[in-house]
Amino acid sequence: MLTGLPSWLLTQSAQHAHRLVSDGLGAVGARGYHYRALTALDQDGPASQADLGRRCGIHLSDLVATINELAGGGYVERAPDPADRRRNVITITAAGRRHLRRLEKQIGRVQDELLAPLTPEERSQLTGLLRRLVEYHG
Amino acid sequence: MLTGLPSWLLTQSAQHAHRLVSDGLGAVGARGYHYRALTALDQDGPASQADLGRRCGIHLSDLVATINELAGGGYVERAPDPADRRRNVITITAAGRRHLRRLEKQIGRVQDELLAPLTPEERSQLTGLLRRLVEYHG
DNA sequence: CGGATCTCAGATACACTGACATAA
DNA sequence: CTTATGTCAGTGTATCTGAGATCC
Repeated sequence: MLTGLPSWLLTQSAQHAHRLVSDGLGAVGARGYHYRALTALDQDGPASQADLGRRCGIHLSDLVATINELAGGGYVERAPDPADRRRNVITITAAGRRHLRRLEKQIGRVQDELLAPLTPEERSQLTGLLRRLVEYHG
Repeated sequence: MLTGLPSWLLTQSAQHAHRLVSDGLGAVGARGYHYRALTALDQDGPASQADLGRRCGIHLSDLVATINELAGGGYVERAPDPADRRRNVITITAAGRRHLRRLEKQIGRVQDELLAPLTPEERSQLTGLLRRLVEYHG
């Protein structure tokens, strides 16, 4: 049965999750990459693009456009690294932090909507199992 | 923390699942749409394209190419429906069933690889929780 | 030189949208 | 006239590949 396959169930629920996240972030003019990059910058401080990409799992090539968009909104600053002229140092701005707070609110709402049918214990069960999967692979 | 979000964990593990499935099916020259369509045809019998699309969750427009590819390999037959001349009746062939067996073997291996870090009880826990999510949404 | 960094162009897979002709 | 069907063309997104230029 197709609908019993773990891989099918995973990709189906991930599709719903992705749609909810996309809609939630889209309502404030953002997308997943913005949230990921801003979160990484907020938590671990300024970084080169290559470093930032490693932190949040965004490809170097995709980070270029992401940083362009975030810099266009004034949410991050891209400055050349004086110590290594190959690098740009990306720093989150005050406006970027305010923006990130908005995104976090949206994301929080989305998690609730996503896990609506599950009890609190089931939710932590699920995240625990998924965490083990993610840690095992990659 | 980004890596604790259910939506992040879901999309991450789904990405691993998708990669494993893609590689497994790609090794025998197939892709996800092929497996889904063949499975639906094998289990529920011949169908029009619209009907088949509803069964396996593939859009009508994408089914056209999928059926073209499967018919090109001799795995399905596309014949006009005498009872309704708008329709094509899609039927899986003997070669299609043999092909499907190969795909199922690949998919089975993939499930094991995907769920490798989990015990049998944890695996059914996970599928149960995911099934509830999928049923709730959509 | 090898290796890292940034940028751009393109490819892929999946999902979706809109338009059209045909036929029920 | 309305609805369903199959086809085609195209959009959008997340991911990844490859090439090139620059610099360590």
